[in-house]
Amino acid sequence: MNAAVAVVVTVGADARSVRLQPVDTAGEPVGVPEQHGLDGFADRVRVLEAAPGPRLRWVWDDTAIRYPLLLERGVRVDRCVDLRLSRAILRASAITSATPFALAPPSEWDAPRPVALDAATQSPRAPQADALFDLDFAAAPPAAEPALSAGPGAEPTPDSAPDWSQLRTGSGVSPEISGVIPVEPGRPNNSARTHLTNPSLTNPTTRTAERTAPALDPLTEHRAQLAAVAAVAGAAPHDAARLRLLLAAESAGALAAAEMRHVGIPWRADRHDALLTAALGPRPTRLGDRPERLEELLVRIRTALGDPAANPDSPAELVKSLQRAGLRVRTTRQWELERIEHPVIEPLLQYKKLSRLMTANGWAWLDAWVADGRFRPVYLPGGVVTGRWASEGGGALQLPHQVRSAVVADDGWCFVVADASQLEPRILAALSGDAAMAAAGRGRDLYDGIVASGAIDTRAHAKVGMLGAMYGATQGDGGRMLPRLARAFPAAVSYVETAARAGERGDRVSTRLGRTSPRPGDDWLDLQDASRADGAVEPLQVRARAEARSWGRFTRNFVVQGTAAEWALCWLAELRRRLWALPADPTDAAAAETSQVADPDARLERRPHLAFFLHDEVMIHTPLSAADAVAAEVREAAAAAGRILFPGADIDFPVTVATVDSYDRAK
DNA sequence: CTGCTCGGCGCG
DNA sequence: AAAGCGCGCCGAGCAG
Repeated sequence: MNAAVAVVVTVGADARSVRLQPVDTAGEPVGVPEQHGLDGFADRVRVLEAAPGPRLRWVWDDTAIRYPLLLERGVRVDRCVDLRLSRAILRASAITSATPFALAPPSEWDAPRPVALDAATQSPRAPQADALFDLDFAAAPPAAEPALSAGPGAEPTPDSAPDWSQLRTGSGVSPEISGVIPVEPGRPNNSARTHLTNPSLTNPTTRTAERTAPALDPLTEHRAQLAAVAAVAGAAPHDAARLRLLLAAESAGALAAAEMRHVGIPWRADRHDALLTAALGPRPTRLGDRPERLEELLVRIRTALGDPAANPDSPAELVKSLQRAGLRVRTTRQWELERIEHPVIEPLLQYKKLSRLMTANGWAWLDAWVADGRFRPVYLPGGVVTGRWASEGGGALQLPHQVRSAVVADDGWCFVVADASQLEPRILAALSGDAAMAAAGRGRDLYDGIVASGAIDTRAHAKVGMLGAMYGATQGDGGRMLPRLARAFPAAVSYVETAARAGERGDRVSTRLGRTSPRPGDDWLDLQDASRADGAVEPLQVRARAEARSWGRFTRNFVVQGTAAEWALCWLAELRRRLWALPADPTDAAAAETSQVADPDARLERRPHLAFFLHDEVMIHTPLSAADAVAAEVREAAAAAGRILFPGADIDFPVTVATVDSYDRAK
């Protein structure tokens, strides 16, 4: 019998009982299942995570729902399989598209994810002691093809595997547990927000299909997912390996997301309030009143327009007011207004700026989202089709620079903030194997390198040219640079051009690790068909052509943005593992040597931890004493991410690192 | 009143 | 300088 490498977690319908079933590399049960209550579950996970030998992988339906149960109890896990996220990838990927798993009709597993658990129940508990973790995410040295120790296929040595014969069997608990995963009590789902999940899950082809009866058994689902990857491993071992890496990285990201929500972003409400007051005036006491500064600006706007009813809060009304005053504007967009000479422009732009600050990140935001000195947004791993994260609530991924001075590290702590320099063009260089572009970026700013190559005259032109190539710009400076870039970097440019043409045909494209773009919608397909039919009128053909190009720009960008997201996930997963391996107190050499089981500071929030992640940027909240070590790990994790994703490709992925006490001081 | 789209703008 | 990707959120305004 194979050894247990993972444990499938099934939560009962009452959300209080948990069944743990050890499984082997094929997902087949080995050993006796256990029954636990939630506290017993957490205790058991703590013990098993601290055991010597390879870490187990916890297999559950949804990290965002299950992991908070552990974090609230002071338990961190090293690795998991997030079945919902993995399923979305496997069902959509071109690599597994011919498997029964991908061809089966949608099930309840494909339903929109329930809203994440409310964190209000998170309460500080006594520090728990005994955890020793060693995430072996992609720990193997790079090989000719992706190093893939991360997948569930990794074989532990039999003698190091956990001895499940020692496990207690659940006594006094019904052995029969419903396979139905309850929808957790979250906020009522009555918001205008309609897609909480990757749109590829809810695209027309699956949305309209009939759903089979619910069968939410994690054990069955896990086995099916492993089988889907195994089915392609024979004919396409490298593709299967990449997919395994993607699943491991996606799941590791889900762990990081839950942990970041758990610990929160340190937020000084007093500083935030002070900056709001400085910009807007004191907080109005009556709801709906404008603050002083906005009121003053409103008077100036109305005076300048000679229109006592002018309303800058309504774009439609404002355009009419401006036109009545003789200004030739079609919209009220900032860049259009900036070009006009008129006394109203200055106060109007200022009004819009301050109004934006107040409505998006003003006092109401502070009341709603900051509690106990922390901002805890909901991160949605895989929330963007390309694989980027989305967020829900508080606009976590759009924090304006204006308010970042309120993000202040705790006393005796600091932030290590790092971002990957020119990530997307470097990703494109690696994806396409463009040696000239790789050379341009080696050991220096990539855009400077492009200028040095003689292809483009200035750094600014190099930047908009590269962005234009990756976004599909046809006009302006971005579009004008394209021929020169194509001459100097033919492999890179033809790579994105090929992706664009695929999209224009309605074909799908894939990232490095196998995340595949959604099919175009039925409307798009119908339009293309109609434009090709006999007697199609020209306006229809023009529209179809425009839509085709638009979808081509999406697929063009998908391969780059999506692969960049994969790099970032690998960076994050590596970093998460490395941070946990740091000694709690780096000045204590003895502690570094001895096991963390005895570490009294085993809680995540008492050690250097990830606090924020933004596409190509991470923020770590760390004790001052560990800041240098953290900065080193950030750089090494970035280098490791490059090796994992592009083994043997000599591409630099430099990161800029800043150690600061508040977020506004980074960059 | 709710539910929805849109314009505008914040982030990468 | 202002078109070229991916998001979330806000208020206004409209339909029901």
